[in-house]
Formats: sequence, structure tokens, C-alpha cells
Amino acid sequence: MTPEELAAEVRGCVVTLQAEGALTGELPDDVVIERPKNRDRGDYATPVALTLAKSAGRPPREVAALIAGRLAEAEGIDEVDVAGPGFINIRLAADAQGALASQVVEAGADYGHGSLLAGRRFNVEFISANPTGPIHLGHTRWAAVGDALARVLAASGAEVSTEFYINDRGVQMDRFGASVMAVAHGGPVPEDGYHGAYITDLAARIVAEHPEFLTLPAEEELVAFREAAYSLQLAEQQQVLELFRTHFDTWYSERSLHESGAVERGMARLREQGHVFELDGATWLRTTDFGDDKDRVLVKADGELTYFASDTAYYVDKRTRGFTTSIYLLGADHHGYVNRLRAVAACAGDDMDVSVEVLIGQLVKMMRDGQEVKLSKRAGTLITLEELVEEVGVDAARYSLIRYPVDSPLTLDLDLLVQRTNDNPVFYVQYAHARVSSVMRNAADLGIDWRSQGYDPALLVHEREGELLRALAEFPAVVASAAELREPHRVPRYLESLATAYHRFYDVCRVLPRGDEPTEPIHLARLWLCAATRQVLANGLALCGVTAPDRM
RNA sequence: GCGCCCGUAGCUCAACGGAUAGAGCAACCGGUUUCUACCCGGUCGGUUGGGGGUUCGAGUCCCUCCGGGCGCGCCA
Repeated sequence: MTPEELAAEVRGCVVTLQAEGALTGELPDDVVIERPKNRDRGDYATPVALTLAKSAGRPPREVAALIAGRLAEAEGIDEVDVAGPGFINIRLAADAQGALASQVVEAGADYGHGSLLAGRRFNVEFISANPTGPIHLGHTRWAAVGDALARVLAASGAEVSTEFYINDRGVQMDRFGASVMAVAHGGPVPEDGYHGAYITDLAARIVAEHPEFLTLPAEEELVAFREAAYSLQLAEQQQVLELFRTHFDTWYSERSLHESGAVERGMARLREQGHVFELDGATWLRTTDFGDDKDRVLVKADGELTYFASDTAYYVDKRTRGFTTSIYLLGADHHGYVNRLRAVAACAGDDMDVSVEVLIGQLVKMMRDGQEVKLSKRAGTLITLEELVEEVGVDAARYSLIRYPVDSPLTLDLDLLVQRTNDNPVFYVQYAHARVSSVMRNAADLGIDWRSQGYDPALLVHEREGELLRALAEFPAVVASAAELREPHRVPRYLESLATAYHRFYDVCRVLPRGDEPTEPIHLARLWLCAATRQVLANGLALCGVTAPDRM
């Protein structure tokens, strides 16, 4: 019996009692089922009587007693009692709990997936760096978290599309092109230009392929270098992100937004809604109608479109493409954008609480040799995603970036990430998977065909077996809450607790027969439990985009 | 000045409004005759920055103060 099934059972008891007139009051939408920290209190507990007591107009313990009496008769439930202020503690029958192992194995890769967000269409936009340099540490958190968030949303039944907005328009592109061009001529990088070895590399590659660029008239040459460098740099970003297992369904060019007429369409939409006005020769959007602290300029007095104009058009374009919700992942240095992005949605006639969600993440720092690594794009001392991956590997990098809530600052300790200790929890979790895999391998070597023989779920009565089963049962709720709260870090945190539950089980519960012993029913039951554990570890790691190794 | 985020064990950090706030690391003490010891158990460690409030119940929600980070362009 899963917590979800138990919740339904509790709800059923309350509904029945109400139908009989034994109980009144408002039943909450969600019947909370929790795992008591103290095992003496049972396998599960629910505070439903506490929440019900007020509207029922009766003492919580009395309400609890009524529900408990009914619940005790339900199938699969061994023991029910009322404790404390009115908690109902529940102990499951061993077979009802043990049956979960086969449920997990049969569900396979789908176990943990649900339909909480079915019908929703999300556009998840993250990184969206200028194509003027490599993906660096500042983008890396979003690469991992955005990708994991997309996976978690999809696992909850939503339709999800990941998107990278390429800021390929504007003065930064010209500065980039000018920098590469200058270096190609052997000169210094201009003021406000881009520095770093990658500029030299780009220049060399472009000159090697197109020596004729150097003889073009200055203006044409700048365009030629800019476009060639853009193309190479974008390809490099795409390649590195794929290496990082962060896939984007769409790479959306800001230029294309302008070329396709999306800007005009977006502007027209805003005008229709009546939030555009002219002042001092400029065109404005009245975002203050919807909580922004000042109105924003769309078209400058000199006729140039602002970056904000692109943003609004881009939002409207996403809506036109059918997304019900646009999620933006932004760094803390962009938190000032939240209100204006929400206001844009409202100005376009949408419900800003549904159509726009902004996740603000604190910036990432890095430690090496016990010292903070100072990063500066200008000085060319930034750490790139590629370098990070070379130093610690994709698995460790992704996992450690996903494992923290985005609103808490994060410091990556590079020395620690390469160590195989519990400070680097990805190894702890992966090791658990490798350990289970090893047991399954040995079972196969012994010729035990656990799968076709089935098992008796009532045999899984050891305390550690129960703990492991309950940990496995938790997974679907973890995935659902990670998706609903947009907090993918819940998945790795859960995996660590599952790994602990498995190690504790393994420590005291012998899975395979020793030596010449025959295969007993308990061995089969434990093999099913192992198979289920392996599946959940693999499913959870997959949501993180981290590999689940069979050997380590 | 205004706005957003953060403040939890010596350190790094957890904790859908639920019972006695938890892990890892560090420190100390233990555990394996055979499935991966990269593991497991134990000890030590807290006024959840301070103060008020909301309620059956607050680390969590509201107010206020203190401390830290970031942002407040007809820039991109």
C-alpha cells in the first residue's frame, strides 16, 4: 500500500463517517500522510483529525478516535491508534507494505511518474547567454537545474519544452566581432571588447578558413568576423551543453524574433490591450498598471527598439506557440526583472500568476585549495563549463548543482568534488546503485530467476526492510512536490535518504544464499526489494541527468 | 531611500504549517569468517539572528529590528 492509497483510504473513512452523520466539518483537499520520525509511532501518521476538528466542532482526539476506529477495519492496515493532540498513527500489514516491491518493478522506468501537471504546457527558458563567449560558471547552475526541472515537470505529466534565447542582436555582438577582428590583425582588443584566449582561437580559426576577410573594407570585415565568430561560438556552446547532458528543444534567436515580424505582432498585441503610450518621443509600456515600479520603454526616442521590446515580443511569441506557462530561470542579479516580466504578461492580457514564473537563483562561488576562485569575464579568469566538467566530471558537477535550493547561495568546492567521500554525495548515491547492481549480478550468476518465481510480500518484516519499502513508497510524492514547487533539489536529497535506507538494509539483511545454501523464499523477497531499489535509484538519477553505474 | 533573497550544530547545508529541528564533514568510540567497508552503528554538538503576532501547532506565515548578498538606465 502506497501513501497515496492510504490517503485515499483515510479520506474514504471520513466521507463514510460524514455520510452516516457521525462527523461533520470540512475535509481538506489533501489528506496529509507523513512518515513519523519516531518509528514507535507506526509506519505512517496523519494529522487529518487536527485539521478537521475545528470545523467539526469537536475535540481533535475525539475526531481522531472516530476515524481511527473506521480505519482499523480497512484491508492492509494492521494497527491504528490515536496519539498526542490527535495524530492518527498507522501500522501497515506486512504483505500490504511488501507488495510495493513488485509494483515498483512492474512500473519500471515509469515508477514515480505521475499526472499532477497533465494538460499544462511549460516553456522553460534558461541560460540564454550572449553568443560572445563560452558557457561559464555563472550559467552552469542553470544548465543543471533548468534541465532537471524540465525533467521533473515532464515526469509529472506536463508537456515541457526547453529553450535557449540567443542574445545575438545589439552592441555586444559588434564588440565581440570587433575584438576578434582586432586580434586577427595582431592588434590589441579595443576598449569595451572581449578578452581571453578563446578570442585568439576564434580569430585564428576564422583567418585560416577565410583569409580574404582581412582584405575586406572595414565595415564589411567587421560583419564578416562578427558572423563567423558568432557561428563558431554558438556551435561551441551547443556542443558543450550537450556534453553536459543539457538539451534544448529550441535555440531561439533574438534576431529571428525581429526578422519574423514577431516584434510587430507583440507590439500590436500590447496596443490592443491598451497599455502602450507615447511620451517624450518614446514608446512606453505601462507596466506600473501591474505592479512594476516604473513604466518601461519599448522604442527609444531615436527610434531604436530596446532590449525590453524584444523581451515582450518574445513572451507574446511563446504564448502564440501554445505555452500556458513560461518559466524563466534568472540569476539574483536579474531579480529586478521579475515584476516587469509579470507585468508584460498582464499587459498582454494574460493572468500573470499562471503565465509567468520566475525562478531567481543565487550566484555560484567556487573554492579551490581552500580559497575562493575570483572570476572576472573582463580579466579572462572565468571558469568555463567545459573546464568544470574536465575537472570534476559531468555527474559530480550536475549533481552538486542540483542538490541545493536555488535561492540559497552555493559554493562548489572543487577539491571536495573530486574526492570520493560523503561530502560528495553523488558518489554515495551512485555507489548504492552499483552495490545493488552487484547483488543482482551475483543472483544471476547463481542462476536465481527471481523475476519468474515471484515472492511472498509478507516475508519483508525486518525493520530495515520496512524502512526501505517506505522510502521507495515516498518517491512518487517527492517527484510530484519537486515539480509542483519547482524545486528539483528534492530529488537528490531524497536519493541520499534512499541510499542510506538501502545501505542500512544491506548491512543487516543477507540477500543471497551463502555457499551451498538453497534459495529460500526470503532470498527471493529480498531480491525483489533490491530490484525495486535499483529501479528507483536509477529513475531518480535519470531525473537529475546523472548516470547510474552498474559497477564502481 | 525603495525592492527581492538569505540568516538553522564548529563547517557545508536539509526540513509540503505537524509530534522530541535533521544529514554529511570535522572530533572521539565501535562494527565485516563469504552478496561492493566508497558501508553501518554510537558519542559530542542548537535560545533556528533578536523581539512581537496569527493558531490546536511556527525554522516555515505576518509585523518590526539587526546582520549579509543583490538590484533599482530611453544599457545590453
